[in-house]
Amino acid sequence: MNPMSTQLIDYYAAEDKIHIATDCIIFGFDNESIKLLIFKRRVDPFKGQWSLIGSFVKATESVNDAAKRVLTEITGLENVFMKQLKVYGGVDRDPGARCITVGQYALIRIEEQDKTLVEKHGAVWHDLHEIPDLVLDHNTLVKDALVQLKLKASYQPIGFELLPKKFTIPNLQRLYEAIYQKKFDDRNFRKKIIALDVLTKLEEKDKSTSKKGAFLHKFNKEKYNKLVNRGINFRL
Amino acid sequence: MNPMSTQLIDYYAAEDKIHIATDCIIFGFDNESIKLLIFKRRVDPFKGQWSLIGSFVKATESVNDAAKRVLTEITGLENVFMKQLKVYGGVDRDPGARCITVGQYALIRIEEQDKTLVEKHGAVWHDLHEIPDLVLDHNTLVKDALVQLKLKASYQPIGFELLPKKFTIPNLQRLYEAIYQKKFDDRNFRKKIIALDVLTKLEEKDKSTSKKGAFLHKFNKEKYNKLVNRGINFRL
DNA sequence: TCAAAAGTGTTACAAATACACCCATGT
DNA sequence: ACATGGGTGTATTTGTAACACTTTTGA
Repeated sequence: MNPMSTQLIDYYAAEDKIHIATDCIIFGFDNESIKLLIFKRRVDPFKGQWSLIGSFVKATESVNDAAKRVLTEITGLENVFMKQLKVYGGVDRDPGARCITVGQYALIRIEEQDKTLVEKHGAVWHDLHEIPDLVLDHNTLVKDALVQLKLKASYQPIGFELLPKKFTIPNLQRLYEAIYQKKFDDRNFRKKIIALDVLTKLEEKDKSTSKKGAFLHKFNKEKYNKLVNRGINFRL
Repeated sequence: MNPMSTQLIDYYAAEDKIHIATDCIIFGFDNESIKLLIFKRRVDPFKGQWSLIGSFVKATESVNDAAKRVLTEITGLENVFMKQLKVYGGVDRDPGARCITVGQYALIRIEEQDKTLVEKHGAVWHDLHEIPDLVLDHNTLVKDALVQLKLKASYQPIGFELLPKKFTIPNLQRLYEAIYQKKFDDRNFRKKIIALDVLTKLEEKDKSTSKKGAFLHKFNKEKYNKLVNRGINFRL
């Protein structure tokens, strides 16, 4: 492939060029706790150590496409919610070479079918609150992403990305509790969520976690998207 | 200067390198309205057209340092509040060459002494709500930065960066009104701001905008910083 | 004396919090 | 029959929103 397919000349030829990578902070939820996807780095330096999943950005692809590429490769998922976190642009952050990275965080639901693919790539879902030492500044990226996730959850509905299509209100509550690391009052949580008016209650019950069973719900995508734009005020 | 002062070899030599720039969305406040600093681009392509102020990131400097360098050069200010907005990483965003840019927005108060320096560089403070066409995707950066600024103002106190050391409560109100493009009720605004408990009322009055004069206030930096960390809930 | 901005309080309404018991059902 | 998680209502407090008049003083 022609590495400069769309440009014939480089007006900026006198300027420096730098390696640019993107690293994905992939959060997953398995209806119990929030997990982070990490894997063993495959290139030197630090080959074999725990790392976020990332890749260099090619001259012919956008930064977003690079992240999508990585994400699809490892998880098999497409159209994943992903958002830029921050650029880590320090001169000495990578002893391998000057390399700037764009941190991007993704939210996905952990489901059985994906697990096998993840494992095939040597990746593991690791409990968010006991992450091992990662290469470079990756622990910082994770910390920053978690702050961002909490912030996001406070002004936008979250959950569409992390929960299965059908879920119970206790499921949703456990998700928020996992994000904030804090227990919420059942009655107030339920009241607030229902007041948002984005859930459709189904007839069906999920009996996997109790004998009585809990009613399943689904998101009303239209109302949900409106709420994403309008913003919420979720301070529990 | 040795362009690889801290690294002897490039482990990633097989990977692409890309031009990387940073563009600053510099918001200023002159106690009346929010302004944006733009200038006439000095390099081809699009030489002479309106543009944000930016620069290429050198192999030997961090992305943040690059932005600071530009900002100091044009405004003469150091230690300016600056925050990353987003990376614009599309393949074809710049016809000059493949170039990724990091948008960073800055908040500064517009004061007389800086004005001359700004003019010397051919830069102008332009009213935020009638920005001309800018080069590349710079209008998008401005739009995104404004969204970010509004969001930030809603969960963190803002104003330390944009207001002079001594300011009146109506000054502060005009700042928020300029950001949100919306009038607030005097009494409620004052009540809410005072309830935040970050202002120290001075004896002095500012009579520049009224015959009666308005009491000057200053921020209590400690309490202000605590509030930045704790977060506020400013939805007027 | 009057125009123009600064400053001040109260009431009504909405939202957040705290809190305790009954329900359904599989074992 | 009992243990387990699901589900419900109310009172209190807190915060937000709406609203009109008096004060000061330079021109």
